[in-house]
Amino acid sequence: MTRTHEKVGDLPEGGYDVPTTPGEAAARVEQALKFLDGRWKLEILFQLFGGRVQRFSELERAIPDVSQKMLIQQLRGLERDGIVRRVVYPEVPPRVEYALTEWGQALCPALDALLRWAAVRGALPVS
Amino acid sequence: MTRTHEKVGDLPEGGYDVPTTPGEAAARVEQALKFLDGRWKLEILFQLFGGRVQRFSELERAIPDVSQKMLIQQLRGLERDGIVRRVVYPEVPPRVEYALTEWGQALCPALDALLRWAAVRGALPVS
DNA sequence: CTGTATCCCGTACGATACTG
DNA sequence: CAGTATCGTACGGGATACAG
Repeated sequence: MTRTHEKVGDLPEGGYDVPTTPGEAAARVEQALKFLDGRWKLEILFQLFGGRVQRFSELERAIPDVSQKMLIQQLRGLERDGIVRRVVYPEVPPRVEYALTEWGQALCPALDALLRWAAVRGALPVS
Repeated sequence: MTRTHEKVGDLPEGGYDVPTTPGEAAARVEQALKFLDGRWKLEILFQLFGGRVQRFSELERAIPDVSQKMLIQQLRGLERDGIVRRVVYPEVPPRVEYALTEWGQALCPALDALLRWAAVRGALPVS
């Protein structure tokens, strides 16, 4: 594994069922964003992108200022939503590893689109 | 139908300056998402996508359950961030129109990417 | 029609202490 | 190492009333 995601962009190339009303479309995007909603979720995701697998303590060190409580809480949320996978090794001392699911990896192109959007701020006429 | 953004995708095709660290990338996406953060902003955006210009009262009617206070508040935020443009006509009775700026229109591909991501939920192996 | 001004409340988050 | 438990607070957002 640890397939980086050079080709993740090609998922259902044919298209997906298109929202019919503005309200419906908004609701779907809102639901998608709800998965990402949380002070530390994006930090976690970017730490895990590219197939990187990390232990709890590694994440804790990689993300300055996050508390144990918050790190766990956000990881639990991501796990419950099927974005992050948690693997426990029955050892002493305990060892737990976190990685993205395939769906989690599929987030990459979407976040990149947001990055691009943010990047053109100011490069466009005031309109 | 309502393929709102057939050709909006071509912005700075060459690429944008790429974040170097996970933390930096996360911070940029967080900032982008902060612009969209607000209970009614996505609803408003989808009402305005495709170049549709709408009056305050039209938006109020188009978005059920939104209060005047919240509608104004969210519109003010979008305006301050350069996503929405507000045009006042000095008439009696007052008339105000809202539309997306070019940058606001440029959001379309990014939101569409999120839509696609949400759409593949379940179509991917549990990993 | 297009807004302002208050009051109120739930909740996400931080700080801190404790545990198998 | 990898969590759990508890308390305190800031803030987004709903309800309502008022105004140019």
